[in-house]
Amino acid sequence: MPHLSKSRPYHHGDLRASLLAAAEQTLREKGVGSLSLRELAREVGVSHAAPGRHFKDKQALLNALALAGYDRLGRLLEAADDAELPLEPRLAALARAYLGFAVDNAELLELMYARKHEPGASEQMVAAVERTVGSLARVIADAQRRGEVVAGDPEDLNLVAGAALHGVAAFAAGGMLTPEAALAGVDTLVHHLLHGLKPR
Amino acid sequence: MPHLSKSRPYHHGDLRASLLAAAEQTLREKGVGSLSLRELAREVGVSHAAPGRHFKDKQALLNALALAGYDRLGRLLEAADDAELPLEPRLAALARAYLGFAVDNAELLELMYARKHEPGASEQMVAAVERTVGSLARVIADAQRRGEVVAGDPEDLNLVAGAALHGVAAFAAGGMLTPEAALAGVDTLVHHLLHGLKPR
DNA sequence: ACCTGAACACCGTTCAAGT
DNA sequence: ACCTGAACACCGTTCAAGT
Repeated sequence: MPHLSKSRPYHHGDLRASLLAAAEQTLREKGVGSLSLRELAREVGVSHAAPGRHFKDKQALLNALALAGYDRLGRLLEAADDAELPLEPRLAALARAYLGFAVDNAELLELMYARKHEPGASEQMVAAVERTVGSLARVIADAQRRGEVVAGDPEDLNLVAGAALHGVAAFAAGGMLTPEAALAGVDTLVHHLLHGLKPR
Repeated sequence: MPHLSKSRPYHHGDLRASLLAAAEQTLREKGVGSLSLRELAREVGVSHAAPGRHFKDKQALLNALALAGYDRLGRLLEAADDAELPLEPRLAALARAYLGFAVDNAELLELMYARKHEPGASEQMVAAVERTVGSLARVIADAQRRGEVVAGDPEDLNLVAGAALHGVAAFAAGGMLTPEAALAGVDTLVHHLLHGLKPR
């Protein structure tokens, strides 16, 4: 599918965005392993050296991809959060949103996660991660204020809830859980998380 | 550091094992990204084509690495499990063992996890994963039998506990949690998991 | 049975030169 | 300011040939 029918302009217009879009598609369809800058350049119809103008590195492109992912996930979680809801359904809604993202963007999530906060963690990235984590923290903090959650260091509570959520998302993204099983399990997961595994 | 001082024998002896050992060291020191078959061959002192005799693929080597990882983790968990203990300390011990492994083998764990059960999941791999998961399942099943854990589908309970454990391990391996913070948080994590986030 | 050497088709990255 | 083309130093994989 050559983009060359007429006379493709020398300047692409928005090469950076095109590269990111193509990269995300490849990521989704073929995985990180099959992501090559040269191939991307070919798909977008530019020389193999052109990407270098917009991303100093292959890693830089991956970071940009991860950053965009955190942005989307952050917005998604904020949209899914309804502060009016009681704790249990509120948390379940958040969990469902996160799980949905994990299922729909498994490869991207892996990438986002791998970019942890390595040496190259830009402020932007840190901010995007904070935003994502913030949604959960808000739910817990609100609930704690309302007495719906035990007293104690909020960090500890965030850790338990965050770990459980991240764990299922990872299972779902990794294919150890079918998407259906994951989504079906959300309610009981949240229930057990709130009520504990021990009998009351 | 040439291994060639005298006359290195034409046959290496145990090339497969040497390659795996070198690979694990590189993995630990420089990450998966810097793992190349050719470099491995150089380190071990054989031609770049030699690894091909023992691993049909680079992926095959990675799978072997992951398999060995699951084996070690499985044994580690079994060793850490003490059926005499009451539920809470028993689970905490398991969690500590898993976390320790995650901290000491962060890159390997990522690899193990990425090898999920993709198309190429050998029976060996599946068995190794089952073994790892089995330790947790046993704890939950025992506790349920003793009435220390709520009734209900054991799968659901395993999922919550497994997700929480995997979550912290992933946080620790990914560097979002310092090793100290992770280990320090184990007890309260297990406590919250068992007693629930809601007040009783 | 196990390993080598050469060959092939790819990479990422850099840099002068073009538009 | 943005892109190209050639060049460099790497890859993984294959396959005849050597031991």
